[in-house]
Amino acid sequence: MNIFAEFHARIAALLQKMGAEGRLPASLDMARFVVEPPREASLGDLACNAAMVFAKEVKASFSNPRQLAIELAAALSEMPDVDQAEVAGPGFLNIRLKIEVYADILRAILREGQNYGRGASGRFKATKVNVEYVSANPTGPMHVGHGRGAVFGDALANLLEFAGSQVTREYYINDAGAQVDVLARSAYLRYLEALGEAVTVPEGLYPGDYLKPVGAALVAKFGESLRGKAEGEWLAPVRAFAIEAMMDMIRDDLAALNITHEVFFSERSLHDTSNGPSDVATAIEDLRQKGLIYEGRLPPPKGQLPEDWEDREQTLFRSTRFGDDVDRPLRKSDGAFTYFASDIAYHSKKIAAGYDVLVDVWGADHGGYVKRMSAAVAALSDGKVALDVKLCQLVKLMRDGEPVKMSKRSGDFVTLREVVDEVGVDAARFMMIYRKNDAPLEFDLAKVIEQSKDNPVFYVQYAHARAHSVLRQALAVFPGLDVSPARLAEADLALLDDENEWALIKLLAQYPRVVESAASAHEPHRLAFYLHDVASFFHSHWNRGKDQPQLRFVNQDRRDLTCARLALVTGLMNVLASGLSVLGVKAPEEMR
RNA sequence: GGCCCCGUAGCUCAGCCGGAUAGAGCAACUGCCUUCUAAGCAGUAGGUCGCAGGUUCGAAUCCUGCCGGGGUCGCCA
Repeated sequence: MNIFAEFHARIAALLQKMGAEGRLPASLDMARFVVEPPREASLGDLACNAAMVFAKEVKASFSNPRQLAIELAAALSEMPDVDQAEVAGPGFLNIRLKIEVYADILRAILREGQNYGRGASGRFKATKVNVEYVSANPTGPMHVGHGRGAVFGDALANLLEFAGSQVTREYYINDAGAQVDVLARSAYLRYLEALGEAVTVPEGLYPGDYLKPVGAALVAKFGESLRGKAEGEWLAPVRAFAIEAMMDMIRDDLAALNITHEVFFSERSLHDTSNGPSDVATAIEDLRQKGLIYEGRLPPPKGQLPEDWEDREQTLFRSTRFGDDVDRPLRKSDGAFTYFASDIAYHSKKIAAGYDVLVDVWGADHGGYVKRMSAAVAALSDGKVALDVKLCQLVKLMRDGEPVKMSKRSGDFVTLREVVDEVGVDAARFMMIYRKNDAPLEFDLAKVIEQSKDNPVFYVQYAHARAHSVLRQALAVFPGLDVSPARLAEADLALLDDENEWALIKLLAQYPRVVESAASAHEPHRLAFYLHDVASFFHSHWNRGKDQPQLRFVNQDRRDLTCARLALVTGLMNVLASGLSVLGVKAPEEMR
């Protein structure tokens, strides 16, 4: 039950009725106006800007927006659940609901449990959506930056699913470029090492110790059979083996963050020609049919010219037709396809799979790539499929306010796994979502495990634990009390007599709207901030009980009032647990 | 130099496809609590929303141009 969406629909119906009566234009775009919580709670429960938004369209029938607002207010005032509807300022419509509406909402929360807030509501349109995230190169362990994209993508996928979309979580394995050959050579070196040879890792190969077990595993599988062979003979098998080993490691690291992808898509498979033309060739042919491929020259890049720049004619995709800055090459000078060509084929496969929306989560260093990819998706899908690229900024790893040194030299850097092992999944996940994706993130290893109100992870989890603690306490005072949600929903909520109790319920009533807006904006951090707000309000109300014992949730002299308050606490617990689960963070029953 | 992201209180950041007097936490200042409902509480102060224009009933939000920070700039992924 989304009260904001509900009233948006009612007001839209009123406007349509006026349209049918010829007093307004018949085709107003109802998506243009909003029903939202007013800035000041004292103004009411709902605020609507419809009259002002349609100021131009209503000029013929109304002398000013206020007049339309007044008429809407009059109609709304007639509705049984509306206490008061009035017009403020230039035409704001402020609506105050009868208190029973919120009692109903609380009962709905208790009844629906973890389904409260689930499903498409309001503006969010449920679609078939593909979220591609992580896609770290299979050449080594993931670092903290990968972790941010991983957590962001996973939380977004959860959020979209919760909001009603059909979601596929996907990982694109870059297993086709030169870097996996480097991986293979590096692993081969460790293979020789495992056979007893003394090796030093030359410049240009991956030096990390993590390849030593791979070397040993190669010995276990191939024995000495690869020793002394030409590279052409061992490269492919070693490469395949090493990539598989790296992917196993990456999957383990992701599992430690509670992240599981449904699809792992191999870039290499796009180049497979065993069943006719490769997917890359097919995708480019598709674009050629659309007249978007040509042979031509590009102007040299501005600024610092690459050393090996040569002016040559090449195969280009006309991405400028879709808003890109220059047309983009599809073949390297050696004739092989560029990475971009693979990516075109990859997205073409996703489009063919019938997704309405594609989300790519990338590191901020790939920002320059967004326009060409959007152009490609627009071209391939004839503008029917939307691509939203979410760029995640860097993570600055700190400890007690001091930056943690991360030298990439000698492969000695802080891995994602080390961080997760140190602070735990919950802290890692919550902190990485508790920031907009395109803002840099400071991640302080000491602060995220601190048990204080300054630590948002703890603060929100503790609110949930505290709610459970209240229930435990109630059971101690009233042994055998039935505190199941179903039973509490029957409590006499009219006994709730403190305005903050109702304010808390109103905050819980916003949950579906928060889900809707966070999902449609692809911004899971909004949910994290909302949960922090809810926790904050709850803690603050709980603390009032210190000075004013009559406000405490458990009142041993008044079983009926206690039950009403437990209904509130349980509803709150429900929303916190639901939101945390969407973010992939545990909702503990106690903090010990 | 082109393109992308960022610029909001001393610090770290929110501000929901334009909406009402721009918010929170930390730090600062002032009280309270010292034991109950376990990890303090309440309050005060603090902003030219980088700058300058523009769009309109109305701009932190949209547009243009600057300034500052970061990223990126045929064949790497």
